[in-house]
Amino acid sequence: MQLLIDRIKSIVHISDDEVGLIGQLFSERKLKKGEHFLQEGQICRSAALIGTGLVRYYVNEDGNEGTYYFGSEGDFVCDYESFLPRTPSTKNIQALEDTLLFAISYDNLQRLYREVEAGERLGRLAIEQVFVSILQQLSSFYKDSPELRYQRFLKTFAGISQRVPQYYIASYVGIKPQSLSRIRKRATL
Amino acid sequence: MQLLIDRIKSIVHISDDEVGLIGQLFSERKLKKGEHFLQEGQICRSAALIGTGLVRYYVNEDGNEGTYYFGSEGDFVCDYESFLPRTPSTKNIQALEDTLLFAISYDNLQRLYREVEAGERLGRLAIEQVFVSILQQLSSFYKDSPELRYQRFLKTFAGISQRVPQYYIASYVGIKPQSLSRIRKRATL
DNA sequence: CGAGGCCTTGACCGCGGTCAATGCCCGTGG
DNA sequence: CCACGGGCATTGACCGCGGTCAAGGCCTCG
Repeated sequence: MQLLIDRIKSIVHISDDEVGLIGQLFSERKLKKGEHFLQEGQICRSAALIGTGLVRYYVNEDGNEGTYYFGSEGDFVCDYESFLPRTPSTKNIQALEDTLLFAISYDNLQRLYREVEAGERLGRLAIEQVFVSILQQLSSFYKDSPELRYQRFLKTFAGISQRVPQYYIASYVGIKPQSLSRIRKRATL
Repeated sequence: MQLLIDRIKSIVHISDDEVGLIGQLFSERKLKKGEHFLQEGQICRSAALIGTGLVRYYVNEDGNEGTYYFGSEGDFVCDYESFLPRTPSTKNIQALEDTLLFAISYDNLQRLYREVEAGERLGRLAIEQVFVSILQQLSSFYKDSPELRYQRFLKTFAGISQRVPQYYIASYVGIKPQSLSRIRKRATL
């Protein structure tokens, strides 16, 4: 839980009282490797911070998975598209390792916005960070070849690229595992 | 300017005093067709709301343009990636028609966050809206063929698809004008 | 030792890219 | 009023990369 507090303090200032309140609003949640934080069709009912572990976000279209984001220690986890309007999600969030989360429900988050002085500001700054990284990934689809997107993945997720199997990396890059294999081969020549 | 106030009021509640303040913090700005709101290498120094007109966001990689977003009446315009950390942009924002903007500088926006009661909340809700639409577009690259992305464009931008030349639509879809032409032909058979 | 999951490799196919030519619309100037 | 030119959409021919299907190798784990 200290990790959560530290992470929040790295974004905005909060008082000791507010630290206590935040401790009450969040609860711990554990996911085993392979377990889902959110599955297509469900409503995303909480946002969370990753304490330890690793998750991936993906979409599924008739069996074809597209992994569009990885989150690890210190990252926020939420499908805003479902969480905000409380509508069924079109996305999936899955733990790739045993993962410890600090989760907050929608209602408790609204309390945080109201009762913590810098609450709204925290919410704004947190989403701004994620927004920028998603936008970079979107623009990479317009600017970069699959090979460049693979290299970009290695840079962007340098710390976790060893913890992710190739076929998830391939789906992140937007190609099939066979093609990623060929690209890697070409690159080493 | 009334359009700006109405748009803000559709998101959060503001007092009459605050309406006056907001009127001072924003300034009008006009762009001629083809003119740029922001060009690669510049720092994005203001955020804006579109009163009338149409803009496109695009990235440029050795001559190849990728149009990743269109904004029209009532949409906010800003490259957060450059605006927030005040670093040179990698993106371009260009008017496709004569366009009227209500613009606010970085410093004035910070004043708005501080001095308008629901300022932070406004900022959060505004970016949340854009975030969700960008995320839908990103996931479309994973789920959909070029043909489906074209049809998705027609739905998402139904009101403006007639105002945008085909080669910008093609660059939005992520293909060349020739390919879009072939796709359109196939679809009518 | 056998089974299953994952990565790799090969052969073939199809879509989108590229290059080039044509047609169309429209604004401009002789 | 018409001739010209530039910008844009279209079409055709050809190419190459990534998809698909299938097989083989290499782990780990029971």
